[in-house]
Amino acid sequence: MRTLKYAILGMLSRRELTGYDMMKEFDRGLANFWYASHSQLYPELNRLAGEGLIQYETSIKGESLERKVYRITPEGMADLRQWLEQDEPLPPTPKDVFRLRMYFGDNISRGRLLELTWAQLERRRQKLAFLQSSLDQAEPYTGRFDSATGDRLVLEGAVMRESAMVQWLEHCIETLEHCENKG
Amino acid sequence: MRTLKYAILGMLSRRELTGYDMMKEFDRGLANFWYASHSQLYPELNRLAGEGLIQYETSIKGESLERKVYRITPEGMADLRQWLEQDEPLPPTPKDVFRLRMYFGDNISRGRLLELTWAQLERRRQKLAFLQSSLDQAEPYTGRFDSATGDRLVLEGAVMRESAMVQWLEHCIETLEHCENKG
DNA sequence: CAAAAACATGTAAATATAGACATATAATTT
DNA sequence: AAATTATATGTCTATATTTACATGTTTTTG
Repeated sequence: MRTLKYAILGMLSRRELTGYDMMKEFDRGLANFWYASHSQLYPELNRLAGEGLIQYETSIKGESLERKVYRITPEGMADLRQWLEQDEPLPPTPKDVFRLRMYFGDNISRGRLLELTWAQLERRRQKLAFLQSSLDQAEPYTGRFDSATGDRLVLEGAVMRESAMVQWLEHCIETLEHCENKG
Repeated sequence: MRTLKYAILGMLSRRELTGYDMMKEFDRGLANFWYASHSQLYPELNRLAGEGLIQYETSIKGESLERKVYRITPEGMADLRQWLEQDEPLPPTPKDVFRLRMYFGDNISRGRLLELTWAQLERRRQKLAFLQSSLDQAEPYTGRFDSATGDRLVLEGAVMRESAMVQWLEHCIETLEHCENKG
């Protein structure tokens, strides 16, 4: 389905970026819904340039460090808009390794499963705190419909998703603590 | 990381199954956290059998329809338990195509984005209703720690996850409806 | 000023996943 | 009785993704 293509076109619809910049975006703006490694990104950038959806100009930083600054072409914008307008059925349920462990958790001791769940909860709480503080520092809604609207909606969605995860883990601990030691 | 391996070992820790049975499990018990196509499953079953973690006996259904009934070996159980006990760092954030569309949504009209969000919300509400009714019909907790505990915890987690998604989509609609038509 | 971290871009190999191709029997429905 | 759906197991090809390999410059920190 080439979703990475649209993640790239989307980023470039906002501003010019190098591949390296895009990698940073995967850790920042896009971190709550997409990611790719640089070994996947660079070939895709070359492909999109070959398709005429993006263009680049090489710029020199310092003495000799070459970097390619990409921008989206009109064809790229048209392709992006066309894709954004598509209505699609629900995707498959996201895979979740911890839920897999919980589902088959009665194969290990209840005590060990509780330990694993507490450890997971601690990490999720930290992530939630980070997301919440990002949201607290984010621009409030202006009443305009622009890229900041998407920024904030996705961040709010990440907080809600992570809150649900924390609540579920708390519920798991509560439930497991009320079980007999082995069935 | 071979997670499919552990999904298979987990299923076989509960009962004997054919490959075809496992495919049905991907639509039922495991649907809320894992999935694989049969073209991925059958080679993995052969590999696990070759590794001695599972065994099968061929049984004939009707006149001549051959099926392989798999069961887990003691080595397989040991491997599964060892894996289940592992504590792991948080996985990368799950990818989400609809959030990608929302993030870059200001490239299309606010009206179209609202339509897409309503369509998504309708499907998510249906899925939530299905999950909720599954939970209503599921076995209640017995106080024992057994496979039904995992069944129920994962189902409750799915309801919580899907509720959060519905609430987020409702929030997106609310927010988008209060925006000016274009920024 | 030396070391470390950040900047910058690639390729190669292995694994994971999806979708198409391929075949055959058994049970159910019309 | 014929058609359809469910049972049952595989392979092949393409795509997606991860991890390792590979290299060099610039900036910041100690």
